Amino acid sequence: MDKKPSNSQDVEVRKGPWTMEEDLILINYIANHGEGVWNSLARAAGLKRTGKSCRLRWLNYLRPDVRRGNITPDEQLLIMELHAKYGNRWSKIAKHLPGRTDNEIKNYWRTRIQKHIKQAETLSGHHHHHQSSEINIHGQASTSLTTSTTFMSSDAVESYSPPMYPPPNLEGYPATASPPSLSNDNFWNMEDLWSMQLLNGD
DNA sequence: AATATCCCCAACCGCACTGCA
DNA sequence: ATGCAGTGCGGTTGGGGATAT
Repeated sequence: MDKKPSNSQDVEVRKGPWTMEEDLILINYIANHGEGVWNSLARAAGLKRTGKSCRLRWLNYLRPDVRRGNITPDEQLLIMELHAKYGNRWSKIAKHLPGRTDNEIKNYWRTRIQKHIKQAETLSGHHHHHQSSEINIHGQASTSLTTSTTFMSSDAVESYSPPMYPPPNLEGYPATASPPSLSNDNFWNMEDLWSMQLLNGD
């Protein structure tokens, strides 16, 4: 059925979660060479990843000025206001929130805000005309989100944990960095990775 | 205690756009 | 002019932890 490509140039592109080692390789390469031209960068760095994957990983996670975790109430309010104005223009919204990425804002909106909006709708408005969270994505979104704004700013900041900014951007690895056969013990430890980063001058 | 369900979010996909040869 | 490679964006998903039964 599947003729295996038997291509001498096997590309074997990796997918799925990034490992610590891959992260360090990418960080180190960009530290030495800068970003850009992601496809060739991926090749030059020796990563079995697509350029897109490298770019995404860098922009959303590894970049030094990226902020992750606990959205502050101010940020939440800003997100709601901007979303009311722009709709699902996540990257546009993200430009107003330093350190936040479009992906994180998008996730935040869908998991925390949209859920509450829908919930509130069904609770109060069994027959409401469904303005819902669907914004008309044409230009200004008129007045669709006023209800949600007032709704949220009151007390819906339910389980808000105080902001904990991780000083370095190296943390939060999934612990099992997803080798298919999970052999936790023969994986890299931090010291190996740090020395590896330092050794890799170029 | 075991299992089903929910929920989150990192990373994927397809498509649109841009610039270049 | 047109095809192509690179990039950016938004929607979507799947794996796994958290929570419920």
